[in-house]
Formats: sequence, structure tokens, C-alpha cells
Amino acid sequence: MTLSDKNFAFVMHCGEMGSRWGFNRTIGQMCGLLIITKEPMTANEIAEGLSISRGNVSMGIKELQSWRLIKVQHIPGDRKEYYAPAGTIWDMANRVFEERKKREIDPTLSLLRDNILETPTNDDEKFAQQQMHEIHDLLETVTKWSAELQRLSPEQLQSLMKLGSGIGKVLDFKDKILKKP
Amino acid sequence: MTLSDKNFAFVMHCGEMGSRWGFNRTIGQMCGLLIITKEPMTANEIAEGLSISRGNVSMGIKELQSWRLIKVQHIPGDRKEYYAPAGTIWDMANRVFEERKKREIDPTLSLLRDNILETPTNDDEKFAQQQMHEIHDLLETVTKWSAELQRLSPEQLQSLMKLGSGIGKVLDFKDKILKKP
DNA sequence: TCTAAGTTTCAATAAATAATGAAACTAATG
DNA sequence: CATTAGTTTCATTATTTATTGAAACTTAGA
Repeated sequence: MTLSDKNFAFVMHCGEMGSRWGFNRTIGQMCGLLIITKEPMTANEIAEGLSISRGNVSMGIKELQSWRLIKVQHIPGDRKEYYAPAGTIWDMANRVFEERKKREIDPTLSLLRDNILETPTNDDEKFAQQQMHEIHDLLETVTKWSAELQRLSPEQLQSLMKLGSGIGKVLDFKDKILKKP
Repeated sequence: MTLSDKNFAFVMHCGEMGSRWGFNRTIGQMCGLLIITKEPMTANEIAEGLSISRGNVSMGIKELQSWRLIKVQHIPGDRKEYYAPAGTIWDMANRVFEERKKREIDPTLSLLRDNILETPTNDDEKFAQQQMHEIHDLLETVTKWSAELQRLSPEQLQSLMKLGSGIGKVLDFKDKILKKP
């Protein structure tokens, strides 16, 4: 199983972007490879395809599973485990988004919540707390929103997405409606 | 200039989150420190406050400036450079978002665009291209949306944010309106 | 229950990334 | 134009993160 030049280039790109997307090079490559490969792959095929050690693949699989980006499949009569993307591209993007929120926002939100409950003991703390409050509110909003987006049906999302520059108009419209009564 | 325990804890937290937010520990700390400090700070004050080398601060400043998160200020009669956050919390979050889009999405979008223009030469490439097309469309949508959000006035954004779980309703509403004619 | 195909773990090692600090640079001031 | 406060650079060093591969583990089937 050898990759064409184009496909290889894509997989390598995924590797280079890997760390920006929240994992590392190898895991980025694995993810890219599984996405563009029609058939599920064994760990050995992945290791061979990417020229990395079997052990590394095993760790990568664990990580990709913790992100819920891949799933295991079994082929009757075959003892090996086969791996494939755990859903559509859209599903995967959602997972990455969700997982990153968990890692990049939630811990800070928790710290800020605690801080806000306390009473500042001097001017420095007072100013700092105001700033933290602003960050807190911002993150709360982001959190609420992402939860909201998760709740929308795929159709609604599609509709919202297609709205594009219409957002402003819909908002104005909504304001008019709400102001009437 | 010494930090209170609470404020110190916040700054350290920013350090730990730094790499998740797109920079490194030191830069995260610097950013946190500047945010909760009312007065602009000199590079030396930052180095002292965080117990890091002067050279490191200089590099951090350069990086934070490249993200457009801090600005330089001068105090008349003082030759030193003073640094302060370059805007409100909201502004800063926007900058981080924008910058990350540039680093995490744009390069991939560019690669995918190129790929999509080519003609697959076999079945593997055909399947791969379909997948890439999906990723491409998703990223285009995200890009359009973030541009759209940037364009909204702060008030509209506020309004949109407060909408929360009302999004669904507004969407349904919009659909009804649009279907009428 | 023994064998062997397959998988995971983890100590050792390699690679990448960040931090230091001394030297080079810059520019305001006497 | 020499001095010096202040800043930046970058080779060196330290730290962190990723990778390997051999040994341990797991489990299906003989």
C-alpha cells in the first residue's frame, strides 16, 4: 500500500499542521492518512505507510481514540484491529473543537470562577479581578455558544452556515421584532 | 513590584496554558502579567516579576507584538519602553482568534485548493480528493464566518452573543419568512 | 493449557523547543 | 562625538517532547 505523490503530500502537510491542531506530527499524519484512505487500516499498515515505529503508532492510536477521532473495526476471521475515521469530516471537526475547548478554555474558566468569588484585599487585586472578570465573561459566552452550536441539528447548522453575511440582517430583524411589544 | 498570591497564581496559570493558546510558557506568563497590571511595565520589571532573563523578555515582547497583543508606551522624560495590552480583553481574544486562524487554517486551505484543481489519476486519488473537498468546504465556511464576525459591530456581536439558545428560534423564524414568497 | 499473532508499555535515546547571558547594537544626552 | 542607559541578538545550554524497540502483556485458536 503506497501513497501517490499528491496523497503523500497531504499526509505530510497534516503532520506539519499536527502540533498547531493540538496533537503532534505523527498523530497529524496518522489522522490525515486514515482520512484519505478508503479502507480501514491496521496498525502495521499505518507504521509502514508513515515509516514510523509500531510502538509510536500504538500510542498515536490511543491519543486519536481519546479525541474520539478514530474507531476500531474487525474483519471476520481476522484477528487484527482495523482503524478508520470515527465519522464524517464534520463530525471530526466538531470533536477537535470540543476537545480543544476542554483543554484550552475549561481549566482557565474554572480558575477564574474561583478567583471571582474571593474579595480583593488591595487595589492591585481589585484591578486584576476586574480584568479576570472580563476574561471570565468572554469565556463563558464562548462556552455557551459552543454548547448551543452542538445542540443545533445538522440542518440548522447548515442553514446558519449558509447565512454568512446575512447574520447582520437577521440580527437587525430580530431586534425589530423584539422591540415591537 | 511584587504580585499578590492570587495574582501570581493567575500569571502562572497563563504560563501553563500558554502553549495551548498558541505561544509558550513564558509568553503566556508575560501576557497574563501585563493584563492584570494596571500600569504599563518595562522589560526589566517583567523579567524581574517573572524571574526570567532579560533576553527572554525581549523575545517574548517581539512575539506578543507580532500577535498585536501588546503596545509600547513612552513616558515623557523616561528613556525606557513601557508595555501594555493593546486593547480590551475582547480585542485581544479577537487577535488571538484571527492569528490562530492564519496559522491553523489558512495553510491547509491553500493546499486543499491546489489539490482540488487537479484531476485524480486513480481510484485512491479520487477518494482522497473527495475527502479533501469536504475538508476544504468546511474550512471555507469557517473562514467566511470568522470574517463575518469580524465585520459585525461590537453591539451586533453583543446581541448575537446574548442570543444564546435563541439561535435556533431565530433560524426557524428566518426560514419561515424566506419561504413565504 | 500452550502457542503464536497481535498489541501495549516504558526505559532509553533522539529531536525539537525554550532560556540564558554576554556581546553587539541603538540612540538620547551632555 | 563620547558616554551610557536601554534593547536586541544569537551561540550555548537546559528543558521538554517525541520516538524507538525490546520486553511484557493479551487473547484466539489448536
